[in-house]
Amino acid sequence: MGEGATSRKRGRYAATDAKREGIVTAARSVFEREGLDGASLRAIAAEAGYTPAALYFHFDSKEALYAEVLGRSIATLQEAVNAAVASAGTPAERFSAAALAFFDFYAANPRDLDLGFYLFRGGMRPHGLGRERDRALNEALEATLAPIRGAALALGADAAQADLIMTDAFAHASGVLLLAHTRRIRMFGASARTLMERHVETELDRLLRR
Amino acid sequence: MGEGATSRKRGRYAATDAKREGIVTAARSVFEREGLDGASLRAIAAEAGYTPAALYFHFDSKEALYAEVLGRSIATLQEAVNAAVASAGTPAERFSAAALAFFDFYAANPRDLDLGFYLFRGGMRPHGLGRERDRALNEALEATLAPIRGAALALGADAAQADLIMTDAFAHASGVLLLAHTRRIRMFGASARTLMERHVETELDRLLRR
DNA sequence: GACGAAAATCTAACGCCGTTTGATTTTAGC
DNA sequence: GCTAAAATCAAACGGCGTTAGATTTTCGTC
Repeated sequence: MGEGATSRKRGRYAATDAKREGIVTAARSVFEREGLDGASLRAIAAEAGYTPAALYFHFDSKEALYAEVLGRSIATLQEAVNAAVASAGTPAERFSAAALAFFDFYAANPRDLDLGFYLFRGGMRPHGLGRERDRALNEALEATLAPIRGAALALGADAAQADLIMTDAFAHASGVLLLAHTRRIRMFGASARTLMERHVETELDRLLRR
Repeated sequence: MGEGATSRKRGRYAATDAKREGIVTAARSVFEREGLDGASLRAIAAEAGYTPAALYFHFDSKEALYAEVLGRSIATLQEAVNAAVASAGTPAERFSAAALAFFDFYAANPRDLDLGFYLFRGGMRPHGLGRERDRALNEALEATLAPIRGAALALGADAAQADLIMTDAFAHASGVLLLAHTRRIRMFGASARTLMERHVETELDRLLRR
């Protein structure tokens, strides 16, 4: 009962501290430098100037810390998407801008892609991240994709179609990014962005042709 | 230099044994029962009636053992795809059958999907699975997808277009499966297979309209 | 300004993991 | 039946996420 907003465990009413932020930043650094595998709790603690155990005062688990980093990542992504949409004119341009900005962000930041795949996948068992944190990440993601749906609506799609189009763009970008990131896609002789552009154009064609 | 075909490490010229097969089967069982996380080397060894160390006589690493399991998985997938294609008539039907069989296999066997994502992703560092094993898996995958390309060619696509279409189907299926498997896709209110069917129909439309 | 409780951190360990070393058993050719 | 190779085992190593309990730091109150 009563799921708290942030961390409290031993500390009875620890607020969102500057120290928390320091740890998240350290985690982000180690993660960017060493990748997911190298970003052990011990390495993160060392980077932040702590002992591993100290981190558990501020976070419930390694997953929870990662979730915090992923939250920041999605926020940055959302800014990038919104910026791209803001500088686009027509609904068709907004659609294309949003979808490609989403794609380009992860193409340019493979570490964020790793983290997203890892955490959205379920990460480490069994501690998981609670339902509330899970939902928060889902909502952040949906907010990020919202401009795609919005552009589809502006192009005449109904609500269900717009949902479908948004979901499909998300799925397609995920698949292409996954393949490209895995370096499996070179095998078939097409660039990742070409595939994404093709998807966007196809959806636009369909929408513009009524 | 000289990369051998199968395992030899301490055993100087160990051939492909029935014991190897037993271990692979045990790994497959544990993996199906417990999932990727539960399939520790110790658990697999216990299932096979061995001590953990004994497995290293037959396989270079846990990765190598997993690669063997994945190889079997891809072979089964390929059979499913080929069977679906064989019972299809027109090129358009073959295209649809191949792509949907690929999708359906992983939708029905999420453990195989886990394994594929895990291993094709890079799995555990740093031992990796050598280049030759990597290439073998890539080729098996390409052979599995070949009917999709074949149908596209039969529908009038040139080689480059057929490659692109095959790659895109692969990427799209991967993304949709990933999302569905992650249970992220319900959020947007569309079924996974609907998305896959939509992709297939779109590609067919494009091909049939010249 | 000292005291005492709460917050924050540390030391040490637990149980798991993949893997390696070196001894030991099994197997099979002679 | 001997012996060398193949196959397996027992034990340990270093790393992981995590936890328990002792210890230090912080800070409001007297």
